[in-house]
Amino acid sequence: MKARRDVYQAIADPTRRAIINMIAAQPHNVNAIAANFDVTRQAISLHIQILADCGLINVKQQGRDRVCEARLDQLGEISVWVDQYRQHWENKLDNLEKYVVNLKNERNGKQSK
Amino acid sequence: MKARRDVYQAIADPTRRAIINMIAAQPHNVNAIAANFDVTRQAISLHIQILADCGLINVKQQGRDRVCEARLDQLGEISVWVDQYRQHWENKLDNLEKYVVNLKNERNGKQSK
DNA sequence: TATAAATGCAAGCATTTGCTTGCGCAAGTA
DNA sequence: TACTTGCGCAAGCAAATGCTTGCATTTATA
Repeated sequence: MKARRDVYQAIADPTRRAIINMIAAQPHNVNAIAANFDVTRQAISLHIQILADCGLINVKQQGRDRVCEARLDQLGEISVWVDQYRQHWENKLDNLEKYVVNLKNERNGKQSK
Repeated sequence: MKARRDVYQAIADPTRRAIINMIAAQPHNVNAIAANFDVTRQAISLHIQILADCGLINVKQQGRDRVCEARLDQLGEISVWVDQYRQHWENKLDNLEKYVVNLKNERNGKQSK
């Protein structure tokens, strides 16, 4: 039943993207998240389960709370997939390698080395 | 009924991603695309319609053929969305880079240069 | 002009999805 | 020890999805 959904499907739902957006800024427990939507806690709970299933969020028990925090490295898969078509909407594409390297250097420049 | 699906949903389906991949390399008509999948032409036709609906592909009539070509600038939306969370997985950028380099080599190896 | 090729349209159908309500249970709190 | 809070589990349901088969239509071709 729980056909392990992939990341593409996980982010296909706007509510789930909103959840990601919420906890990416800061971890929240299930109820706190649900409070921000019009649907039931149960509905949100299910979304959270789906997101957790494909590794986009991390849920840890803290007393009676289940705190959800973003763990979005799975998005890298999407990023790579999309980027391979970058040439279709940007001339800049050409090689992705440069793109990634630049990105990495940028990041490193901000922190170490 | 056919609530215009957004790009996120469009790429959520693996078959549709495969179609994109196919015509991104080169335009094809509907039958040619369908020939590459196990499902019926009708099923593929529907996928194509969905992709066309959200602007990911362009279909033009050529005689009795309907030639589909990729027009992926809509992917930019996804790219931007994903990129805003890049910090969540950037520490794995090295792996990503490796992945991309592989991807590139694979492609180049098969074609030119 | 028949015949084949390339498609779209429509009806039917099994699943999957997204939600809801109802209930139970464990962890804090009065 | 009662009561409240945070949540999951499960059943039920309507709508959306992904496919299929059958039929009609337009454009090439022999």
